[in-house]
Amino acid sequence: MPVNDDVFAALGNPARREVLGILLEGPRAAGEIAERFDMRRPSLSEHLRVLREAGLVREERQGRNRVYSLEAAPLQEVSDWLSPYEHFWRGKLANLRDLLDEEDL
Amino acid sequence: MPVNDDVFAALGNPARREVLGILLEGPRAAGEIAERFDMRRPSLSEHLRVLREAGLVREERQGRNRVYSLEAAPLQEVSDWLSPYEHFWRGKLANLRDLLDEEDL
DNA sequence: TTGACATGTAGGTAAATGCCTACGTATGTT
DNA sequence: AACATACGTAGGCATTTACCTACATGTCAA
Repeated sequence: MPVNDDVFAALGNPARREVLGILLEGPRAAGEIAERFDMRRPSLSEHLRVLREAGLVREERQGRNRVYSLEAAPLQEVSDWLSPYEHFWRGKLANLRDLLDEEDL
Repeated sequence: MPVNDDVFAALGNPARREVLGILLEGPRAAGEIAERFDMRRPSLSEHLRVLREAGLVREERQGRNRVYSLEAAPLQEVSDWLSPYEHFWRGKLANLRDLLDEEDL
């Protein structure tokens, strides 16, 4: 399973994560998204491009608007990548881990 | 709950994700980790610093070695951040790509 | 068709990133 | 003490990032 680097890289930026959060409410035109940011529109446009190339958003042209919508499938990769670590924070495994650590040496 | 930007930023780099994967096997000395990479040791040391500052690894000095171990708790933040998106790739809100993916299974 | 609107692209810049080669600092060994 | 080992830090450098100000392109409206 090659983890898609573009997805993780896209999520590395807080503005881009916020865009995804906005799209959770539903599809939004580029301008509507940009309104919510303290940033010029071309900068937002660039973030949208990164998200698009990571496959995290879809662009649909509607008249002179470009409506973006969430494409959550690549996030499943992130979830999958995360799963082996889940045991490490669930339950009391943090303590158990210390024991395993010593056994390992 | 504010999402910790450092954690997402740390995960944005493939080498750092691989370090976490190595630490899944158990604690490892800095040198042992570095052996697995096609990269000079100081570069790895820098990645370890980023992971440490994100709270994703813990450093313990043992003699002249520095043993790193996984600190998975911050990854729960990532998992929590991910959860609102989960039903987008599982539930009725799934898009066409999701449906195609499920057919593949 | 002319003009306003929505949005991407071009190109510039400062800062961050990721790598490198020295070098410094502990710690262990002889 | 003298040397080797393990590893971080300093500083340099090329590339990428993230922002900006124009500008180009396409669409709707008068």
